[in-house]
Amino acid sequence: MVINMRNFLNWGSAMPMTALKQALHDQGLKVTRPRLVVLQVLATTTAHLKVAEVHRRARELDGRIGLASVYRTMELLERLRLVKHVHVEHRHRHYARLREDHGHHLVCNGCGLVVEFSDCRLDRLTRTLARRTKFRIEGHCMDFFGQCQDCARRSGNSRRSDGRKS
Amino acid sequence: MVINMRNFLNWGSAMPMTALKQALHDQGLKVTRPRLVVLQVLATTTAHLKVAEVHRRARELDGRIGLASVYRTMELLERLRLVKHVHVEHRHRHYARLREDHGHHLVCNGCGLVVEFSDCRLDRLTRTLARRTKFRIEGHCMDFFGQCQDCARRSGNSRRSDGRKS
DNA sequence: GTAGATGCAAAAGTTTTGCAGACCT
DNA sequence: AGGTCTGCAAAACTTTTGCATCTAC
Repeated sequence: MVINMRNFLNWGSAMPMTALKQALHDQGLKVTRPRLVVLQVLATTTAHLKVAEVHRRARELDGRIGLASVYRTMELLERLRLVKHVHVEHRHRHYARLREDHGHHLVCNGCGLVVEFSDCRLDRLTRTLARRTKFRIEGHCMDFFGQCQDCARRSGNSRRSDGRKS
Repeated sequence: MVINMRNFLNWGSAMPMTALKQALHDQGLKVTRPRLVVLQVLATTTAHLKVAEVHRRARELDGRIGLASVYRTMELLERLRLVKHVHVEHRHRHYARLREDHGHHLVCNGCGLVVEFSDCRLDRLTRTLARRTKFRIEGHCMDFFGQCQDCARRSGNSRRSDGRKS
């Protein structure tokens, strides 16, 4: 019996260590310093961090933590559904805390501004898909792209008139 | 005045070269062999190719094409809205042809099976978002994840009962 | 002829892996 | 004590960049 750890980080900075240890233990996993430090980093931000940034912050808490351990821990946490990786840029893999009100993004192609929103209303679509495909659907990602107000103004309406819309 | 190139690849293997050249020309771009070859590769498949695969296939058509040129061409095509990159794996950037009935994915976390679907019904959400954020929304991506029927059966219900859901 | 593209090779990143030693339980 | 986990360094990959050369216009 394993507790559902998904909401763990939503419980705020007061970490229920007992529950965490229990969960790790139940999976035959060990509670180690790197894992705790990475969790602490994730608990203190709502931003989407690239792995290198998680590592940098983790080092501030414990200078000995290696990059490889961060990668391994992020993978573990993703398996435990504590985080998920999102794709907001080409190059890096970013991780976001997984919350009950999971986040989606509206990304400006011009300046990179990211607006987060959570109300995705995909329940019906999810059910339809599951029924039609016989999949057991466990999650989704959805992001929108476009131009923010400023960039839209700056790049003018010329873009608009060409009929493209992506 | 730039033509809408989005449907270009939908026109089938009979490429409207005139239209393509016109579009490139209008943007001050040149019609070069590497660009044509990459387009040809993309026109002969509906799969989502990673860049290395596009390069491999392009080389079969023209052995001199360099990987860097493929990267540069994919970027160009994405700017022209002929392709978009999708994220089905961690490591690689995959590109998909952009169609009027743009594709979404349902990916099996177990075996990697990808089911494509196009009916996303996001029009209303798109409008709402645009109104609230003042973004000019140009596109979106949406993918679902889960277990296909076989993998769900294979991994059993043990997964289910432990409270985790992925 | 000239601006823009290409191919190559090198550079810059990101992610994974092997392994000896350290650490949880 | 014993199996896991870590840190380090090296390897493996992906993506970008610099530059001389070439090509489309």
